[in-house]
Amino acid sequence: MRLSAFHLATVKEIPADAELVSHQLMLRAGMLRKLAAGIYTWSPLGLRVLRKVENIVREEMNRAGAIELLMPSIQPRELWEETGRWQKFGGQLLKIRDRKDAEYCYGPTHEEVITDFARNELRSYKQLPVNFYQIQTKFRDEIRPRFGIMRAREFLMKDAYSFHLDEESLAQEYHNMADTYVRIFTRLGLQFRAVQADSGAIGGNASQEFQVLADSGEDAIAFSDGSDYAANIELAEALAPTDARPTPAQTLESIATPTQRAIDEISAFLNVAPAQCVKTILLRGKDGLVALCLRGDHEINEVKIAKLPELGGESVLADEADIVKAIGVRPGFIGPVGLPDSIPIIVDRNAAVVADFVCGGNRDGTHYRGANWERDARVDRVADVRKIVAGDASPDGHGQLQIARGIEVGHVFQLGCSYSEAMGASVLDDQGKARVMHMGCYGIGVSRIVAAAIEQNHDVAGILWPLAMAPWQIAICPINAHQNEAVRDEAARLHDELAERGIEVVLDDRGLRPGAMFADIELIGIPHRIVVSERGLASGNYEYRRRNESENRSVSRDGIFELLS
RNA sequence: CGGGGUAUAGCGCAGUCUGGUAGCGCACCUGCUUUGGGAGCAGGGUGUCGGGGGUUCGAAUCCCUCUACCCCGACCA
Repeated sequence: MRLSAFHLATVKEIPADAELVSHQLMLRAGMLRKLAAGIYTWSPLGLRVLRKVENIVREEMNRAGAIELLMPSIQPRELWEETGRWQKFGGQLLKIRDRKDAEYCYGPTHEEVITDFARNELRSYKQLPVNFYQIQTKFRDEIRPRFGIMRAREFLMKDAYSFHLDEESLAQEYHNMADTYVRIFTRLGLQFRAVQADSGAIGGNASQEFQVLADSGEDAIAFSDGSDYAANIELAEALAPTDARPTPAQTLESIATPTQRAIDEISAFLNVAPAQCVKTILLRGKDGLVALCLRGDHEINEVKIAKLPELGGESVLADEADIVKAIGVRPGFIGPVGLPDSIPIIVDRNAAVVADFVCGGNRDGTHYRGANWERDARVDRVADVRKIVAGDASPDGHGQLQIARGIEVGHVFQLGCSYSEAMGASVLDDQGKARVMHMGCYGIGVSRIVAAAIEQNHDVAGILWPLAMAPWQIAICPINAHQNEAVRDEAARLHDELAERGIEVVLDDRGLRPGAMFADIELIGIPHRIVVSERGLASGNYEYRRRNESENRSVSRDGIFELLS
């Protein structure tokens, strides 16, 4: 490719409304152009990268035995009524009407369409298992699209759906897909983790997210430094401490704390570590108030408390008026000692093994010191209700948990029978009996991967593409070609020779001055660069530089091919 | 949906308070010079000042209204 015949449109200034580095660099490199909120045009340069990702995903899906098809992006309302999702999916579902006033949606996902396809196509257990996939544009009307293509409304997704006679077969394909995802993200040159995920409202059994590690990621993940355990931070279990609770050594003592309410204020005022304090939080459950007691240095985990029977799925912080009405104390002075019996007290596993702790005095302006469970305060239930923190023991018993941020780029999921049952997708088994198929679904955010890769690989000059994603492998930069025929000819000759060998090479024949040319090539992240100059021709070698290096090397012609192979 | 903000040339912005000829930098076009890390000089404006309404002799500027976009939050198979 000659750059003079390509549409390269780089920008020097950082666009005002781009916050993330990946978004800024994609705009500066001219890979993306925004058309509307969360809706983008992929420029020729951007598309080259997107296709790289797409092709690797396709190759590995094919290798794994999945079969590609293509479903429509516009889907009729009737199909979504069958699963109840026309209503349930919520505002993310973009609904449209045709000229006859018939209703459709722009597909945010394709469970309905593929299940319809499967119930019409699949008749016999002999056709199972089967895994269909497509790489196609999705639309989800996000409440707040942001970060460019990272969280766009329209995006490119690989979605696969597998069909099985039984759970064992589904589990097998699920693992096959998880292995395939590991191969895909490894080939793409990304640092990632497979993470246990919430199976969500839809039910189903197993679910794993694939997260690209990046500080700017929107998800927090916990992973072990001693094993391959990793989980969404909301899901990571805080193990029960192995140590028994010490026997009480202090007597219960009420202390005036006129203005000290928050744990750090109390801890500083009484010179007691936050871990030696117990904080009490009142929540409004379905049958009234519920008290949660945590160690002062721990935080509530919303996902975990939503599963407590006492709360019945509701977990709203009680407001101050309710609290004052129920126990006559303002938040900041609540404690487990002497709470009315009508309020269940749920104690976090870690808080439950603290003795002689400081807690609220259940009277405005007072706290207790030397409080102890059982002796002074009731324990109705011990449960895991806190967010894990770095340094906690890994739930699998190996190593300690660390916390990192990640960008979700893939998700594998055992759906079970919810869709096939709702839509009547069954096959005949070897007894001639109809059996509802088991389903799995497996998604990859193809366009998001491009942004995630930049988030993970960039420097001050621009993008540092992993080799597998680079728009070209090597750039040839002639210096002063317009007034030196030998340089011009040699650059063209080298370009043609590399191209003939199937190497993705780009010749910058735009006639720019060297500084501008180098800046562009670095911004768009070409991994290898060859400079062809009068100086170099005289020495018989090329000047070569790898994108992430700052010094030139002198390389012979044969040396180039070795570097690229 | 709640809170905050922005909208002026392709991009980044000033001008708005205090109404009076539409500006700056980059990009772009022409010419000359220049060519190893984003060149210099000279010339060129490509604009519905987001839309609509109002006040005024006169509105980018003041008032009303609508829209779009951005940020924070709630939401998220």
